[in-house]
Amino acid sequence: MLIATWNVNSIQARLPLVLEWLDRRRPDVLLLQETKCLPGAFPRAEVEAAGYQVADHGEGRWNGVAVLSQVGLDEVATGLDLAAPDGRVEARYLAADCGPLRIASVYVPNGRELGHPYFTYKLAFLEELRGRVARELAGGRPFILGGDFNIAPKDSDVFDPAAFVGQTHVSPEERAALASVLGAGVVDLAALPGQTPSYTYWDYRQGFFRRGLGMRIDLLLGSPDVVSAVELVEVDRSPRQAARPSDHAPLTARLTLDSRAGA
DNA sequence: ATGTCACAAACTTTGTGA
Repeated sequence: MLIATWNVNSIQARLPLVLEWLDRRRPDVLLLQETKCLPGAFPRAEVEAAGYQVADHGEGRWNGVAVLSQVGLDEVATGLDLAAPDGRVEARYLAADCGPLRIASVYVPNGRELGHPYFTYKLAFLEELRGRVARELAGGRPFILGGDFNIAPKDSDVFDPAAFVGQTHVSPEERAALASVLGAGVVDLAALPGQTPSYTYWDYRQGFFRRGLGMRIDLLLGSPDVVSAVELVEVDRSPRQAARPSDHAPLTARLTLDSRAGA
C-alpha cells in the first residue's frame, strides 16, 4: 500500500496539483490538512472522478482535514472537539477505516508564540490527541496517524536550530507533548532505521525552498504492525517545485500490507 | 529586509493566520 499525508494550504487553490499528483502516484490513501473550505465546498466530484472516496471535515476559512481513499472508507469519525481560545471548535481530526487500516488525518494547532493562549491550546490538543490515539489503537487494526504536527521532533529536523531558539515548533514543551503521543504506542515512520527523515515544509517567503531551508513538521506515525510493514518513507518534493505550490510537500509511506485485507 | 500565500470582508485594499 502507498499512504500519504499532505498539507495542501487550501484544497480549492491546490486542486489541479492534487489531481495531477493522485493520477501520477495513485496512493491508496491520501490524508489532507488545511483544506480551508466548508464541507459543501469541498471539490468532491473532481476527486471522486479520479477514483477516490472522500471524507472531509471542514470549517471554512481556516483548518479543515480530509481522507481520500481508493481502498474503502468506513467508520468515519471526527474528534478532538476542544475549543480554541476564541471559543470556536476547529476542524482538526478525521479518522476512517481504509482497507486493513485505521487511519487518521490531523492538523495540530500552530501555537503562534511561546506562552500565547494558542500555545497552551496546542499543548492541550496534543494531550487530547494522545488519548485519542490510545483509543484508536484499542480497536485492534493497524493504525496510522498522519498530518501536520507543527512540531519538528529534533534539532536536525530544522535548517538552523540556533535560529529557532525561543520559537514554536521546537520547544521542549512541544517535543514532550509529541513524545507523549508517541508513548500511546505509535512510531515516527520517517525516523525508522533505514529511512531518511526529510524536510516536508519550506516557508513561502525569502526563497526558503530554493535555498533548502525547510523543516520536518509533517509526520506519519504507525502502530507496531504498521512499522513492521514499512518499506520506504519519503517526501515527494515535485509538487513543491510546481507553479502555485503548497508550502508543504506530500510525505509518503510504502507498506507491505494487502489493501484488500481486513475489510 | 517577514522578501509569500490564501481567504474574506465589502473592498481594487486590508486584516488575519500561517
